[in-house]
Amino acid sequence: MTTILVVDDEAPILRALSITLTARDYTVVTAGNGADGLAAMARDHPAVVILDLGLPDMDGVDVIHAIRGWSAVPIIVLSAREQEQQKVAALDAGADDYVTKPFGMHELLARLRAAVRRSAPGEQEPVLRTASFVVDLAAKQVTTLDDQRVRLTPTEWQIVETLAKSADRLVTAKHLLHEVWGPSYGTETNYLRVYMAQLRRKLEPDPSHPVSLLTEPGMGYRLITQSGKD
Amino acid sequence: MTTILVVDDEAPILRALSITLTARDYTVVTAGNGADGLAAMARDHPAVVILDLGLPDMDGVDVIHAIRGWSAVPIIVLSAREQEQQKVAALDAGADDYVTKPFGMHELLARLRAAVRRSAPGEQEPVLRTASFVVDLAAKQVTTLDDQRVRLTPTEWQIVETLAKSADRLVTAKHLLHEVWGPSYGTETNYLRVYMAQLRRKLEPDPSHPVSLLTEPGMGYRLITQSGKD
DNA sequence: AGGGTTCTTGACGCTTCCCTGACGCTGGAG
DNA sequence: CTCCAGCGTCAGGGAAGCGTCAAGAACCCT
Repeated sequence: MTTILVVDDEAPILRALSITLTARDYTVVTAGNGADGLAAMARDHPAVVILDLGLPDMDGVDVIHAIRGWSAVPIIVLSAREQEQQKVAALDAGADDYVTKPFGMHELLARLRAAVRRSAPGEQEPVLRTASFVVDLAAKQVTTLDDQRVRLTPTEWQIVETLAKSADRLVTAKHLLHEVWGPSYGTETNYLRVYMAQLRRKLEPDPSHPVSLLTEPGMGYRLITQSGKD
Repeated sequence: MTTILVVDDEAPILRALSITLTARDYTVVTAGNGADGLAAMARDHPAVVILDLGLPDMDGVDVIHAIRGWSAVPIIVLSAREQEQQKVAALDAGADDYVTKPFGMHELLARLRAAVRRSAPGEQEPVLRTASFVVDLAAKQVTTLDDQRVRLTPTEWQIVETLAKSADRLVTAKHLLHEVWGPSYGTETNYLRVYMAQLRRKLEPDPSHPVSLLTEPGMGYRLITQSGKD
């Protein structure tokens, strides 16, 4: 979950941002002055800071300096002041971006996304872990637990992909045949039996006692994932 | 020396920026349209790109996409258009900042310093290492492990580039043909067979047993990088 | 216009993959 | 107990995909 720290002394803005950002699935932490902001900064570790320059207790530029003393978190400055000098001072103090009030909410969100994107370069791919192998849907690749690549034929991969897209849920034989062989297939369950056997031989430690590619008699098949823990 | 690439079609702005930036001890490279900009991008390796959206030959957002295909260089967008939608599109395409014309020179310089500061610590070039060769996407060249430059034909390079942009991920034959030969191609897999063989002859120690340019039978090809393991 | 490079195209074995039928096993119903 | 439907397993034939070679066409630089 991405945490955003918003430091502003104007309650309406704080509320508006809080609602909008929460609706976008960010976790929002707020502070009404510079001291509280720095405290929140240390307590939670936000991915981005949105900072108003016009704080009651301390100068915004000093807040930036304080944060930059020990953190490289992206800082987006929010300010009513239009003076160029102000922008230059904030940016040179270590801010990453500067938005002038009144601002468009969509623009702020876009700049926020840009900041988050920069700070998190290592994009996590959607990978599924089972008890005996790992499915990487983006790379179209299956590996064993010790990172050995497993060679799958096109049909084998399509079956794994279809099962993985409905991980832990039952996939009927008819749906599987539709996805892999086309809409005109639906009763050729013998195809599935052959390919499931091949997949188990390639992926399961003990193919005759599968733990990840299960058969649901009379219904279909199910891919069992491992949610994080052993 | 910090190199800045400025892409703009208005000569006065180009000249003003060039003078100001040179006076600040930056090395300045200029381009008058999108195609020249991308060429300069590959030739010199600018630390920051300043990009005008209103280019004569191609849409600015497409230029951003093209750069982001292989480089994480900071991009500051310059535009006369004030519309919020435009800003959001550019930022979401991968731009780092957005400045509206007319702009204050001091503000632009400050935003430039912020961009350089950000990119300075993680100074990673877009270079991919495989078990048998090295691909430098910025320099558009391939070297063997003992720094021998390898001569590639234009088509050969485009194939390597396309595979490298999706390093370790499967690239389907159709996608490869679309990228290299154009959207009207998609079934001419024999082209690929010929060129993959040539590339393997040039790049693989044992062309008949490739370890970096792998074939995924029935699906496509995959370029294997040397990440952390073995 | 010439020589060299690059791209395209066709043909040929070889490998791999997909389909198919036969057989054994299991568990539940009659 | 017998029967049977559904599932797992095995192996072989046909078809499709892949690697390789070579030669003609198109292109580029002097």
